[in-house]
Amino acid sequence: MWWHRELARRPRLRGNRPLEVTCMTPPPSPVLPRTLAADLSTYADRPGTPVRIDGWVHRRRRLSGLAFVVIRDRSGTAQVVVRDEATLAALDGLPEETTVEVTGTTSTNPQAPGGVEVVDPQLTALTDAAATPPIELWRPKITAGLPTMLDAAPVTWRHPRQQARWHLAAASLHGFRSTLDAAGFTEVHSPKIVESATESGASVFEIDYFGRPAYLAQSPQFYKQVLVGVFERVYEVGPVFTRRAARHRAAPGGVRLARRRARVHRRPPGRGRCSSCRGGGDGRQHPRQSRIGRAAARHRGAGRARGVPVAALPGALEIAGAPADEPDLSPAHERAVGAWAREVHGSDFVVVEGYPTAHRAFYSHPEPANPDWSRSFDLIFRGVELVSGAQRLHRYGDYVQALRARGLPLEPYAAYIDAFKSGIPPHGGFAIGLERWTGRLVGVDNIREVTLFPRDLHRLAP
RNA sequence: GGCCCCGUAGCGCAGCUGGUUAGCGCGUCGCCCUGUCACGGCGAAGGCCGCGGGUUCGAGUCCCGUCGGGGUCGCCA
Repeated sequence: MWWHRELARRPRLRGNRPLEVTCMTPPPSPVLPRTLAADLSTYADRPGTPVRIDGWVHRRRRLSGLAFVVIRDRSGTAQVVVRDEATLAALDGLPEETTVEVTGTTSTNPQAPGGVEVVDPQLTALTDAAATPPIELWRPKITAGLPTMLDAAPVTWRHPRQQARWHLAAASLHGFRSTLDAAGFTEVHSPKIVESATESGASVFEIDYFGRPAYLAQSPQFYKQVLVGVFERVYEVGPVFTRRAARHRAAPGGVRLARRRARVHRRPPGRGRCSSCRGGGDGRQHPRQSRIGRAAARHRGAGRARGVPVAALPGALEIAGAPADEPDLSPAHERAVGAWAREVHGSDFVVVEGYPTAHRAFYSHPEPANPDWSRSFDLIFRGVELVSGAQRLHRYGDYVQALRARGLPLEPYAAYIDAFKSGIPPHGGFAIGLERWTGRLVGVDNIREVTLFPRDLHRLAP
């Protein structure tokens, strides 16, 4: 039934195709124009109109002399009422999830969901009778466990709730793109196979590239930095490949939205009022030592933030009840800071900024007045780190110095840092994990529930 | 990498200090029900109790190993 139409197949390049835009759509019907299930209610004033609905048999409910067949398409569900003997018998050959074309007549009925249903239908199977799926899709909620859901992913995603989750992801992608496009950003795409793993050097996917070692890209960051030197403002939406050593936290792949822009030399925008400077308890000089922890009670009530509260790291640690010399927030501490933002500021988001330079990657830009601290931030959403970002070094000399300070050799990074000899403007940016965002937004227990086809240590299919 | 929990029918689970034929709900199949919408009623089929070893007269149950799943802490950007 579905046919595959490739658009923009133009570039006939030798070697691999850098980008391909494809789409899938059902063929046009020779008979009646198709009505989407969700649009059936618009026939409330036109009973008796012939209509055609295409979709899946969502659920059959057989009574003695009639049957209700719920048809599901991309828009929702519609009720079809079968009374005729022969069609009733034919329903036995149309189990749930079989694709069918239904032609019938609209009928208004207060007992029908949405007030309009299809009567006197003809049902034509467009595929063979579907096998019984392991997931009971007609239930309001999926009752299967995670492994079952993932094994049956092609069917699991048909569940209306699952579909809604991905629609949310797709809408987020759209919002990200349209916002940045409007701000003068250019969308780019970077190679996913790279020569060396400069980002962390640690957990990467090594692959065989025509007989020599190569790696799956952990991050498009280098290419974005270079392209800031071309477009000033760039962003990319694409997969990243990170390999976590931890047994159960492994989540290679996943979509990240990342942007980078020129001329970021201030701290990230935010409310900022909460990160007022003051001497902290750990004796270190932080450029904006926060008093949030101690003053949390006093901020209560006054802190109905319209924006997002911003906490400097020492203040955030204090809020979380963590030791003042921790270089980062642990997951438990992130939860505590998230709860604080919710309670005190009524915000699901909170920015934590100013991490110790020594504990961020070498390319992080230090505060010029206080190089022990970096111009970096995390955005915490409902207690989990959602966004990580920083201003990055943009001068060649700074890179050399940063690598030397860490005792790292220059040679492996040559290809990376050489680009900064050619006038890359000051810049910074951030990245956000799509699934982490939607997962947290809809409140799933496991991020894989919002990942279309997740990969983990043991899962390579479907 | 440490610690904790779980693998029993297509799906979700129960099965007590070891005991005779391994149960329940949903689904599936059959019969019945003229307005269901998580429809309802009656009946049936469906199991190498993840895998390997051990203890025992006897193991779904106890022990060891292994594979797989989940959680948590650590490591790591």
